[in-house]
This record gives sequence, structure tokens and C-alpha cells, in this order.
Amino acid sequence: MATFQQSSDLPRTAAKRSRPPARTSRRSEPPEVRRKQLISATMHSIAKNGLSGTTMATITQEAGLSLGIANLHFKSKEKLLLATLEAIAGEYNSGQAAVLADRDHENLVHKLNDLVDFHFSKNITQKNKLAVWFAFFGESKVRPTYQRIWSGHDIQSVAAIRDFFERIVAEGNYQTAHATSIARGYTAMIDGLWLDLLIAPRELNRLQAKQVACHYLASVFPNHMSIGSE
Amino acid sequence: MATFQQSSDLPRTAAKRSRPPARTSRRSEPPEVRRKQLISATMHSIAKNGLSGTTMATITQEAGLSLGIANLHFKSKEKLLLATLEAIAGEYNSGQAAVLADRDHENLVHKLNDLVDFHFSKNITQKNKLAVWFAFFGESKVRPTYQRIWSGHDIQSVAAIRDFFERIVAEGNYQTAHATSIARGYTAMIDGLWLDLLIAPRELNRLQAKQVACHYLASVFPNHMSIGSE
DNA sequence: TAGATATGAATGAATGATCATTCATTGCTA
DNA sequence: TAGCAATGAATGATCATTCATTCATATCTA
Repeated sequence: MATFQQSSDLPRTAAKRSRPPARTSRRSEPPEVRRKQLISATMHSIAKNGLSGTTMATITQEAGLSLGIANLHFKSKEKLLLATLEAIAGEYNSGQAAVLADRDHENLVHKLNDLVDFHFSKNITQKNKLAVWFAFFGESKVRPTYQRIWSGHDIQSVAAIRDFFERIVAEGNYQTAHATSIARGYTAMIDGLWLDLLIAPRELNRLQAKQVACHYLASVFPNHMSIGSE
Repeated sequence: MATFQQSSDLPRTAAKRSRPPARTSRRSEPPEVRRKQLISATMHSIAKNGLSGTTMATITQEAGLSLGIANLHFKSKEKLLLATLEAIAGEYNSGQAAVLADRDHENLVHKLNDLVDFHFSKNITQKNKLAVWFAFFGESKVRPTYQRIWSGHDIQSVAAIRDFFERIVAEGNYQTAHATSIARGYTAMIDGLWLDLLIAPRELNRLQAKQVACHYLASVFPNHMSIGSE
């Protein structure tokens, strides 16, 4: 899914004056292209400048477009930010769903490993994306819309993981395990480890974080995850 | 004639009913009192308005003081925010240290329960405080100073918990448990559960969150934490 | 003790900077 | 050429910061 690369391959200085003719001869692009371009630029700007340092100017510069363009395709800055949050949540949820639905690995042991691999993949744990996640969390108490979007994402994600863990509990015949509680605990631990990766990268790297999550899963699902494995 | 009154009309707008010019108190308070007052007001404003909605005006209004006072006692808004973050991190660390140092509960089973009780106490999981925590996290990627403060807090907290877990591992003779990894996993899970409490309070309440954490501890330290206990 | 003066904490109007949004204009494309 | 995407200067709103002024209290003086 290499969707959001466009904006970064043009030097920012090119934005102002010369438009490279590029491959397409049309100056005006379909709205959908511009929207994706602007959403991608918003992510980059939030990662680089923080949410409070992200202005219409930083976003449109990053996209190599003019100042007014964002209000043309989105009605306001607020709506552009919401679209950005939705894009990230959507990418995450569909990626996780793909792992859980993968028919090539109906073996639950493999699938559990795939799930952890996904959650700690380079793509998902990119500093930029984590920065965007947590930037929105910080404002969510005050912005009901942010809260609603994340709440929906959370419910979906936890439910999918819970269903999967229920199958593992059944297959492993784990007597004391409670799939719902483990699903909540696992997703919470993932969020917390991501926070560590973002804020204290010197204390913890991606693979160590994955190890920590694997230890947890190994302690509750010993027949499906072995401590030394990943 | 009636114009004599003009100059005494002013006090109404002043200080928004801060306090009656009571006999005991001087109008001017010691700097330490004002600093605490302003830090407290900053927390309230961040919880109420978000970090981006917090201005010098909202802070000083909350404190019942005038606009200029914050720049008098702190050099800038930035420094006031940093002082606020430090105050919260300090309160948390000293609270946790007190639990771990408590001589009345040298029994590790009791102390482990006290620790979880602390982490999910009403005081620590107040929505307002969580909102402040995560508001700063969101900006930390971009503000090195925020990152440094939180990083220091994190290192201290994890180290203290790791030392405590090492004693539990030794006492329980847990063969596969790795205190460092469990300490990281536990603190990460706490952060993640707090995030859920803040953002998805309908999905999870304080006691359920505590249950989830206890399940985790019970799975790694079965002799020190029983699933149904808390 | 009463009155005068000094001190500096506290105030808030004014300033200048930043930013979202608008819209008249530009210029590509069909 | 008509239509419309795109532009960016201009606008108005918001906000941090400044600083001349106010005023409660302490200290001095007779």
C-alpha cells in the first residue's frame, strides 16, 4: 500500500514557482488525488511540527501546493485534520483485518506471530505515524469528533483481536485465560509500547518492544507463543 | 458631581472575584504560592480546553488573577507549561516511590496489590490528569524538553518497578519470568489502559482496567496475584 | 501614633506576530 | 473561448508578551 508517497518526491522549493511538467499534462488533478496529497502532507507536517505547529501554510508547502487549496478540497482545516485521522485509523484497521483474515495461515500459531509482526512492523511503528496518533489523542478529550473516530477504531480493533484470541483459548484449552481481558490488555500494551517508542526511543527499540509483547502472549498462551521465538 | 466615582468603578473587572481583601492576607503573596496557583490553573485549563485551547487568558482567569501575572512569575508560557508537566511527573513518581518503600507492607503480595491500587486509584486516573499527560505526549516529538522530562520520569518509574519485580521473581522462583521485560510490559499496559480510560470511557471503566492489569500480573506472578482477588 | 514615603506585586490596555479563511485573479484544458 | 482548478494577497481574529500604571503594605519620620 504505497499510496501516500507523492508529496515527498517533489522538492519543496519547486512548489513556489516552476511546476515541473511531470508525467501528466494536466495542471489540475482529480479531487481524489489532491485530497490524498493533502492528507499525506498533513501527516508529514504533524510529525515534523507537532499538531500545534501545523498550519495551513506548513501543510500546503509540504504538498507543494498553494495556500488556498486546502480550503478548496476540504471545507476547513478542522475537516482536513479529521480526514487525516480517519485515513490513519482506516489503514491500521484494514491492515490488521487482512492479517486476521489471511487464509494462507489458518494455523493459529502462525497467525498469532503474524499479528505481532504486523503491530511492530516498520510500517506501523514509523515515528511519523505514531506522532500523528498521539497528537490526536492529546486533544481528544476536548474534541468530541476525534474521540468518536478513535473510539470506533478501538472497538473494531479490540473486537477483532478478542474473537481471534477466543479461538486460541479454545484450541489451547487454556483454563484461566479470559479472551476479552487479554485482548484489552494486549491492545493497551501495544499502545503503551508505541508511546515508549515515540517518546523514549533510547530506552526501547522496535524489536525489544516486540519481545515484551511476545513475553506477555507467551505467558497467557504458552502453547501458541514461545518466548524465544520472535 | 457624580463623576468622583469613576476611579473606584474599576475593581469589578479586576481579578474576577479572586478573594476578599481579607484582613489576614496581603494582596501580594509569596512567589511560591502564586507559582502553585498558576500551575494548578494550567492543569485545569488543559483539561478543560486542551493544550491548543489553553491561552494565558484561560490560565489566569482560572487562577482568578490578571493576565500579566504568569509572565511575572514564569518567564513565558512555555516555561509555565514545563513547570506544570514537571509537577505532574513529580507527583506521580513520588507517589509510586512511597508505595514501593512502605515499610508496613514488606509482604510482597500486599505490596503488589498496593501498587496496582495506586496505579488505578481515583486520584491517579482522574480524567483531568490523564488529559494533561496525553496532551504533552502529543507534542513531545517536537518539543525536546517535554521529551526529556517524560523520558526521565519513565526511566525512574520503570527502574523502580523492575527492582520490585526482581524481588518477586526471586521470592516466587519464577523460572521463565524476566523482570525487566515484565516491568516494561506492565508500565506500557498501564499507559495504554489510561489512554482507554481517557478516550473510550464507555468501553472501559477504572475497575475493569485494574482487572485487566491484575490478570496480566496473575499470569506472570501466579503466586503473588490471584485472578479473582482484586 | 499619625502621616508621609518607598517598594514591588499586580494589573490590563496596547502591541505586534501568527494564522485560518476569503475571494479576485490567473492560466490551464477541453 | 468558456469553465474551473489553482493561486496568494488581503482580511480579520486570536494570542503571547510588554510595560506604564495602580495600589496594598512596609518602613520611615516627627
